[in-house]
Amino acid sequence: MDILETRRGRRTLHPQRVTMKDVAEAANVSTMTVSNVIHNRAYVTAELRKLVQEKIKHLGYVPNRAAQELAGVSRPHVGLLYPAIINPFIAAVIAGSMRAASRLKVDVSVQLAQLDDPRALRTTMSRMKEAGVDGFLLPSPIAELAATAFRKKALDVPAVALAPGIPIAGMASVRSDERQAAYDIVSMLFDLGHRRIGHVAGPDSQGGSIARLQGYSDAMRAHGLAPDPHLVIKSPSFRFQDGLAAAETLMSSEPRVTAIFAANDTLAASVVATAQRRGISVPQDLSVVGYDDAPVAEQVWPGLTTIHQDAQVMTERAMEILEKGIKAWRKDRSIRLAEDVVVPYEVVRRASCAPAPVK
Amino acid sequence: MDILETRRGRRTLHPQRVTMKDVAEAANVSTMTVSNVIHNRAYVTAELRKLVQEKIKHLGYVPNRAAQELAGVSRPHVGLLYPAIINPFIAAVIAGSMRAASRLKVDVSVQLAQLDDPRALRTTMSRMKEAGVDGFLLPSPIAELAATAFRKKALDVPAVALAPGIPIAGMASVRSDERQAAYDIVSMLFDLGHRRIGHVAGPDSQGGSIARLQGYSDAMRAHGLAPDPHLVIKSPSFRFQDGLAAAETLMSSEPRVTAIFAANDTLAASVVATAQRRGISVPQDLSVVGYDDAPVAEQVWPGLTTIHQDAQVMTERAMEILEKGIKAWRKDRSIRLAEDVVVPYEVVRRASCAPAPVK
DNA sequence: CGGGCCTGACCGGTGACCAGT
DNA sequence: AACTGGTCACCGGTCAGGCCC
Repeated sequence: MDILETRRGRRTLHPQRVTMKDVAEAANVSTMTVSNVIHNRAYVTAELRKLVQEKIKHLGYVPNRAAQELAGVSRPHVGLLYPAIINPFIAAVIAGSMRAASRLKVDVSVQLAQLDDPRALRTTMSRMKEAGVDGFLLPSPIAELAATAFRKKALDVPAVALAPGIPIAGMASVRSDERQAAYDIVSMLFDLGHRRIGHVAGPDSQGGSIARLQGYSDAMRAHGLAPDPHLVIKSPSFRFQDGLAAAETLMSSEPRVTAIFAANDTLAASVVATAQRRGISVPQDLSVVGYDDAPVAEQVWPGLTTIHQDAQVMTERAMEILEKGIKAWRKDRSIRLAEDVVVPYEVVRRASCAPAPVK
Repeated sequence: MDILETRRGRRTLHPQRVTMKDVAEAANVSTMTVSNVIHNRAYVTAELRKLVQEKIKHLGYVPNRAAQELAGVSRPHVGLLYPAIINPFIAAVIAGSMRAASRLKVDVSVQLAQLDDPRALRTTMSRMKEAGVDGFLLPSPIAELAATAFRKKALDVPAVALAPGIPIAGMASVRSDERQAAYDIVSMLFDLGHRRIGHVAGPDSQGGSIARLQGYSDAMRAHGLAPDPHLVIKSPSFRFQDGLAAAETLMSSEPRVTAIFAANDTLAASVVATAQRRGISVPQDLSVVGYDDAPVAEQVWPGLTTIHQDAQVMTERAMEILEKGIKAWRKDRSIRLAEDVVVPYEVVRRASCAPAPVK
C-alpha cells in the first residue's frame, strides 16, 4: 500500500517506467538479486534466476541507463565528428557507427566539425571531453585536421582515424592501402595499352590524395613512363565544379591523354562530363577511372571503373578498436592507441575503360 | 580533509570529473545555490551569482547528464529510424537531426529499421519506447511503413513523418507540395514545346511516387494532353539498375517521347544513361528532368533539371515540432500531433532540357 | 567456511521544505 | 512577509559487507 502510494505520487516525468524495484517486488527478492541475474553473476540459484528473468520479461523491464551510468557502470563514450558536407563516405561512417555502437554497447555523440579552423576543432573536442566523451572517431579529412590541431599538445584520449591520407602520430587508423590500389588501377590502364595517362589529383589536405598520387607516379615509373608534370592536375577540392576546370586543363594538353585516373569518383564524373561536352567519347577515345565506388560511379554513363572500399566495415572495425582502447585507457591513462589496420580494397570494373585507341 | 579523503578513495570510472560539490566548496556555498545559478533561478544575489559562475568556468564544470536525468530533468528523447540504404536524403536527415538535437537539447537514438516487415518495425519501436524514447522522427519511406505497422493499434507517442508520400493519420508531417512541384516541372516541359512527355514513376510504397505521378497526370490533362498508359512506366524501385529497364521500355514506345520526367534523380540518371547508350542525345533529342536535386543531378552530363527540397531544413523543422510535441505530450498524454507543415520547393534548371525537336 | 541473498551507503544532481535576516 | 540560502530525501541503479544456513 505504502509503496503504491509513493509510486503514485512521485513527480518523475517518465511516469510509468518499470524499475528494478518493481521486478524485485514481483519476484519477492531484493533489487540486488535482480541486478545479479541481469549481469549473469554467480550466487543466484538457477531456480530464482529463472523466476526473475520471467518477471523481467513479463513486466517489460529495461534498465535505466542514467542510473547505471551514475552508479559507475559507464560505457565507453565515443565522439564522432563529421564535416558539413555529407558525402557518401561520411554517410556510411555515420550509419556504420550507429550499428557498431548498439552492438558494442557504446555511447556515441555526433558533432558537426568546422573544417577550416584547427583551433575551433580543438575547442569542440575539449568541450566533448568535458561532457564525458573519452575517445574519438575521426573520419578523413577531420583526422588530418586534428593532427594539425594537436601538433603541439598531444590528444590525450584514444582516437582512431578513418581512411586518413597520411599516418597520424598518436592515433590508431583503419584504412586501405590506397597507394597500392591506385598503383593497381593505373597498371590496369597500362595493360589496356594506354601510355599517356593523366591524373586529376585531389587537394593535399584531404583523404588519400597524396597516397593516390603516389600510387599513380609509382605505377608510371614502374612501367617505364617518364613523369610528365602536364599529366597531373591538382583540383582544389573533391567537388564536381572544381573537377570540371581541372579536367578541361588536362584534356587540352598535347599530345592528348588517352586515359585519366581521377582521385575520386566525383572528379571522374567531372572528367566524363567534360569529355561529353567536348564530343570526346568515353571509353572509345578516352578511358576514365575513379576512386571510392560512390553511387555516382554507377549512375553516370558509362559506369566508372573504380576502387571499392567498404566504409561501413572500416567504421565497424574502427569502433571495435576504439571500444577496446577506451577500456584499456581507463585503467591506464598512459596507453596510446597506435594500431594501423589495413583492410582490403577491390577493383570494380565498369564500362568506362577500353583498350587505348590505335594511333 | 575528510571530503578529500572520500574523493580520493572513490571508485568512479571518470576519475577527475569536476562535480557540483567541487564548485560549491570553491565558492563556499551549497550545491543548491550552484544549481540555482546554473538554471538562472531567482533567490541568488548578483554578487554570489557572479562568484559561482566564475568558479564554474575556472574549474571547467559541466553538469553530469546522467545525474540530471535521474533527478528528473529529462530531455525529450527522440528516436530516428533509417533504412539500410543510405541515400542523400537520409544522410541529410541524419545530419540535420544531429544539428537540431544539440541546438534544442534533445537526445537522439538512431536505429536501423528493416524495410520489409511492418511487425519488425513495430517491435523495434516498442523496444525503443521501453528504453526511454518518447517521440519518433520517421523519414520516408519508413513513415509509410509505420502507418501500416500501426494501422490497428495507433502509435501512442508523438511522431513526425518527413516527406511522406501520403498524409499519415496520427502523425505530424513536414513535406513539400510534391504534386504541385511535379505539375510545375511537367508544365515547364510543355512550355518548351514538348507534347509526348513520358514519366518513369517510382514504387507506390515509397516517398512521393504517388504525388509525383498525380502532378504529372494533372499537368498533362490541364494542357489538353490525353492520358496515355504507354507514357507511364513504373519502376519497381528508385535504384539505378531498375531504372535502366524502365527507361528502355519507355524509350522503345512509338511515337517517340521527346521528354521524360523521372520520379527521382537516380531514375533520371538511368534515363540519361539509356539515351546515351542508344545514341539519343540529351537534350537535343530528348529532355530529361528528375526530382530531389541529389548530388547525381549535378554530376551527370548534362546536369539534370530537377526539384530541390532542402532535407536538412525540413528535418530541423520536424525536430522542432517533435520537441514541442513531446513536451506537451508529457503533460497530457491524450495529445496527438497532427500539424502538416509544407515547405517550399524550387525548380533547379540545368542543361538536360531543351525545346522540343521540330518534327 | 563458503554459497546465496539482503542491507546500507553512494553516484551527482534536484525539488520540497526550513531557517535566518 | 519577502528574500536568501541551507538541509535532506530521493531518482534507479551498483558495490561492499554482513547475516544465515
